[in-house]
Amino acid sequence: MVKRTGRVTIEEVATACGVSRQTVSNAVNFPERLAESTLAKVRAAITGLGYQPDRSARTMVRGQAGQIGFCVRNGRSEFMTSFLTALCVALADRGSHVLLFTASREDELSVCADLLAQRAVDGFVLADVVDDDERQRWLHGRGVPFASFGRTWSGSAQSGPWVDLDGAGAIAEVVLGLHGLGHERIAFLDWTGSSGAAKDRGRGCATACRDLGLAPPLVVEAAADDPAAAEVSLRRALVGDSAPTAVVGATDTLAVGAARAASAAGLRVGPDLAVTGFDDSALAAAQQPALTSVRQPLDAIVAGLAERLRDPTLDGLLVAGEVVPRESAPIATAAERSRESSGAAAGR
Amino acid sequence: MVKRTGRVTIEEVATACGVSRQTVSNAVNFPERLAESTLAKVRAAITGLGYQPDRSARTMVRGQAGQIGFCVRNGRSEFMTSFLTALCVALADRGSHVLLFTASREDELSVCADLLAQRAVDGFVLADVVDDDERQRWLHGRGVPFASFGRTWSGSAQSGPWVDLDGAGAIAEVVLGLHGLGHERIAFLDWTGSSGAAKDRGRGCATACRDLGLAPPLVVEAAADDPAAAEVSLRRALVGDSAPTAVVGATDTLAVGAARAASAAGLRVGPDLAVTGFDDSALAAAQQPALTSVRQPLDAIVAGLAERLRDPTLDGLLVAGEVVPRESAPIATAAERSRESSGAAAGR
DNA sequence: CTGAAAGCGCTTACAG
DNA sequence: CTGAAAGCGCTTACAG
Repeated sequence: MVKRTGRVTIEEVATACGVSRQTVSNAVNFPERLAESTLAKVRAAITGLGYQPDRSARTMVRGQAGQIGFCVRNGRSEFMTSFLTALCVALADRGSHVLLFTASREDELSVCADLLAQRAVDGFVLADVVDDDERQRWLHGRGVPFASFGRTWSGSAQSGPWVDLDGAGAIAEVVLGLHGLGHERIAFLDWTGSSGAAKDRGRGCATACRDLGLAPPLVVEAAADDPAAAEVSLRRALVGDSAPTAVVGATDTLAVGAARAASAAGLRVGPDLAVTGFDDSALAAAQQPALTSVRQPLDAIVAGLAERLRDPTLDGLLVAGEVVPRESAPIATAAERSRESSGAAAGR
Repeated sequence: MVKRTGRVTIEEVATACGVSRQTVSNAVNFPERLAESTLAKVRAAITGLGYQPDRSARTMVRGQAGQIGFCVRNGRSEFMTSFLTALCVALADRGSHVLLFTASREDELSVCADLLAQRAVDGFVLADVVDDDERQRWLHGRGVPFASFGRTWSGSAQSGPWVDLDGAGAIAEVVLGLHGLGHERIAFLDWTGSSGAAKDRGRGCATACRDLGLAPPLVVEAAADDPAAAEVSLRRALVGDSAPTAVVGATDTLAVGAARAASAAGLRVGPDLAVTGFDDSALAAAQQPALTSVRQPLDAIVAGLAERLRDPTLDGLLVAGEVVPRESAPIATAAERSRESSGAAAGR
């Protein structure tokens, strides 16, 4: 006769406060349907017993798992932890949780299909989007809710809603800041085989230089996204009268290499050669001098993703990056510049 | 009359191959109960229709969610991504998934309780264990399955099963390696307010020095776990005839500071002053010269956690760290040492 | 070895 | 505003 489990069911709540289970259900899901006195009575019983609806029972009848799948993959991205944390928060607002799974790039889609077949998730957040992404096509074709973090490049059409950082825009901000510091000869440091996102940053650099009336950036390409490779490639570019005075790295890793090349050439990073990176990694912050970088505004990104999971008809969202000025290039942020210019205007 | 959803139910499979739903259920859960011919027939229908049991329906009737909760929290630990990936793999073996959630340290327990009340998870993997951890006590008291990654220190009793890295053992390995390189004056670099885990590493250093007949390590304490703080504190320790020739850092961050102090003192990191860190972070690898560090063997850790989730009576598990030798202290690994000594034995 | 019955805990129409 | 009925998809005893 003793209950085997400590779980409190809707039935028990109903008995406890002398109403039917349906009324308890209404108290939870449609409180406005109940008379105030009834509602108060039921709610007292609910909190008193610590009742919470069983998720699986709800899922069964509603056909919604209240869970969004996300695939993690090895790799030392410190960014991912913060991203996942932010994603949990953004989804919690709509009562959803993150179901984590892992799979190789090739197997990911079939794991997604399994999760869907088992009704373990309602949809997915996709990261590491590639050109002509088969996950996007597959999910889109079946009407499965999903939102991608990242764009596809090279003109291939993108299925479904997406959110991405405006890399070009952020780098344009950086270049603007460098120009404000007096820099006129700017190099963009990329690497062979870099992603579409890195190329986008390069375009932002070129555009900004043009808009500011500067010469086009000197594009230096390292053999790999690696400090050593970047150092080697940049060293050659640092000699001569027309050598750049500022190096915009496509990644923090490349920027570290740039800083080393500067030191090797007897240049002080910051005063003699400005260096900036991208991603605001711990690496950038721990460098000496610390590297100016660009941070992804996670909250805006995950909020956009959560929104698009709800409404797949929403357009792609480009989120502005946050420039984080440090000693390697103490540029003024957009906020500081506008403050100064308004101050100047007030002084007139 | 058209089905609203693409889901395939057990009923449809049963109809398709002319058996009852119970037989299909048996084919999935107790194949040995079926005649071979029946089994083959049902299986063909299952794969043909792409049937997979609905997880929520299973959860309802079995009372098991097949999900383990894990709380992520902001912080730039690059380690976490790999840990989560490995955890997914380890739990997948027993058909479980990782349900991710986030909460502040104070709220975490109440979120755990909610998840349990909703039967969204069967148990938890706990990280960031603190002394006298209330999560452990609470879960243990209710008989909820959980496994902790990390030990409690300062003598407070630990509830439930745990897995942890043997930090003392790993540092002892490091010291042994340094001794093999000829180092006799060793410093241990810690920081004020460091965790029990860091102190454990310090104990490992002291023990190893004693066992090798060396003088006790010089313990240097930085004001924070920060390269700048470490550099300041160590700089003073680097002067004089009896200055250490090797610095064992309690963390990679501290080791970075040690390397800077060495450079500032005109010492070459590696040849003049050996430096080692802990965690094998990207920071350590990207340093120049690259820093010797200790890696946590994730697969062994998560396997131990998964095992303990199943069987809470298992003892705590101490996992050996993996020493990763790099230029900052090119020590021999345990494997290399045993190879050499056996080679020497063979040559006798 | 196979099948009809009961029930897991909830919600969604539908009567009163 | 409230309650009795049906059903979500599955599995677990229990007969045949």
